[in-house]
Amino acid sequence: MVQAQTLSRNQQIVLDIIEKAKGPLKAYSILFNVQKKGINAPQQIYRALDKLIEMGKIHKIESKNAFVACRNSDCEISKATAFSICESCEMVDEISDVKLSKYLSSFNHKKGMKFKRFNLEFFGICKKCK
Amino acid sequence: MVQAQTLSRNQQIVLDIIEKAKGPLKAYSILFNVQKKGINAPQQIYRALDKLIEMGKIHKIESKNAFVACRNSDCEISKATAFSICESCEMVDEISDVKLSKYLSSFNHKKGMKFKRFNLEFFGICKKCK
DNA sequence: TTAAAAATGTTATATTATAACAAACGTTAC
DNA sequence: GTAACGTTTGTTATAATATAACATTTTTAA
Ligand SMILES: [Zn+2]
Ligand SMILES: [Zn+2]
Ligand SMILES: [Zn+2]
Ligand SMILES: [Zn+2]
Repeated sequence: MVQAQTLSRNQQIVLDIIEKAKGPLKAYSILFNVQKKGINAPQQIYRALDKLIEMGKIHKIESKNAFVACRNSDCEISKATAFSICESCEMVDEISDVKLSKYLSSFNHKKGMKFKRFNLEFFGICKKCK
Repeated sequence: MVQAQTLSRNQQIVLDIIEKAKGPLKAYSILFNVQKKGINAPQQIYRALDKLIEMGKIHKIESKNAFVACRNSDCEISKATAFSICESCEMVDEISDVKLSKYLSSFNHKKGMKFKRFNLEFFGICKKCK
């Protein structure tokens, strides 16, 4: 079941770290950062990550095995995600584009599959790195 | 440098297995399948996979850490990939839709990033599983 | 208040991927 | 031919990512 508002202690700790970060964070880097707070095992991180993803508070960047905070309040619980990723500095930016989102949400594959969710990752070189 | 036609021995072995498979294959499952052919180490698999991806012969399904053969002759060396993925049977189908591809290829994020590549993964339940 | 659900703590292990180095192979240039 | 170069291969070791399993505690709600 997906909670609406309340975060558990570990979930809040993990979310705080991800939200403060400037870029995507990896699970074990989160772990190292919270050992002072009494979290010692990967399981504790991965469980918090799973719940935070379910709640739409964070997203996983699949091509990087890393996690970012959701910046879109309207990002309906991770059903439709899009990111731009810089191949030079590793920066990740969540794309919030209504037209794009509508276009993809209404896209249905010919072979008869009705989609429930999508994830789109764009790659390039960001403005800073150019 | 990306080779045009010729595949090395290991590359051919790995490609054959992926092409014969009905669904996406994981690296270590490929490894177990080729040990009779004298390939013994993960490195040998991962090196072949890397080259095959560079050549556009296969694609990595990022959300599954698995690999599929490219079915589109026109899939310009993995610069623009889209897949439909069944969450029930794990089936993966490469989407070849010119309009979609054009739409996404011409999509540029507002913040000034010019994209070189994208990967899109749709999730749902396939016809068979419904 | 008690039963169920969710979250935690912990140890161990599975899975995915890369580092590092030496040897063999295949071109091409001379 | 053979030297020089880039690519592929073989191999051992290890790093990085993720889950299994089980006991306990906390929270929620009937
Ligand atoms: Zn979001
Ligand atoms: Zn950058
Ligand atoms: Zn393709
Ligand atoms: Zn299916």
